[in-house]
Amino acid sequence: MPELPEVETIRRELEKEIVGKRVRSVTVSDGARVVRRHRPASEFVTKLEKRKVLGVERRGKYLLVWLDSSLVLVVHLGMSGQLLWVKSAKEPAEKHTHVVVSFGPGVGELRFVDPRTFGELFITAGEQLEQAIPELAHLGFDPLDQVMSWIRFRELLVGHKTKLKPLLMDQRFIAGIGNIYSDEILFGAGLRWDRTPDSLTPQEVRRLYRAMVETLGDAIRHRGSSLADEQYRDLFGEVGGFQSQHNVYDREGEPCRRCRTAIVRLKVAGRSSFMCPRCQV
DNA sequence: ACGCCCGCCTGTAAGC
DNA sequence: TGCTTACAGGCGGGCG
Repeated sequence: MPELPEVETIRRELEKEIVGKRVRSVTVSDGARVVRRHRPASEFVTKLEKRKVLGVERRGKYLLVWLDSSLVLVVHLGMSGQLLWVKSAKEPAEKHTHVVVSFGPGVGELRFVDPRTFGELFITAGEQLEQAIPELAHLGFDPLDQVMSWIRFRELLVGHKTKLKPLLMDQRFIAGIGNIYSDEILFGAGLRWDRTPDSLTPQEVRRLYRAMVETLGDAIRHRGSSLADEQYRDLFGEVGGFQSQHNVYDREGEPCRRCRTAIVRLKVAGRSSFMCPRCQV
């Protein structure tokens, strides 16, 4: 489900709600697959209870909730994970609510809901975050936090033989881009998914970099994309608005907004991809 | 190094 | 009205 724009939307909302607040109680339900790095699962509860929230950071698609005692709560939403904030514990729980972090009566609680359980939460020591968590250590640059010149971007591209779409989705190269936004970025840049970095002219590299920054920025301004199943919800359960701005994703057969040619759907590495056969060369 | 396939899960929609 | 299949915003591992 969530890529950088969705995770950043949640981060901004979460920051306003929980920074400065102290965790009162934590409950983890049933099989506890979403806290699989903690065995027993009660270890997760013990570490999180009584902690004060100091800040909320995003790295790629990961959320880092900084806590006192030099601890960090790491959240990854996977395909179907949601973080929901409710004011009262009396609010009926959604199906597949796996973790509830309560900040006390009258304050509110944070709920982690995830039907497919690909998402996860875990707590680790803040000091050796990189050593302990290779996934975070190996993340590539963040396209929004680490602004760079297109010349520098071109230097990073050099030597990669991977085609553009899988490269954009490679979290070790760039952090935060997934299946939706790679397609939207490539349309914005006017580039086919199977172009290689070495084949790009300087102008094309510049277009790719600009399309990446602008597409992700626009998506955040629209609070992310919710597809037909409306599985992506923000912290307050609201759907995003960027899906109506999509140029290609989930628009098979519809006319290209630029040239009216029908948008084509194809399979790339088992995933659906969308492109305009005329605008993308 | 790279590309492709699978498995991990549940829910929904389309196809027969 | 079934039942079966395909597919869904991610990621890691294994294989050729």
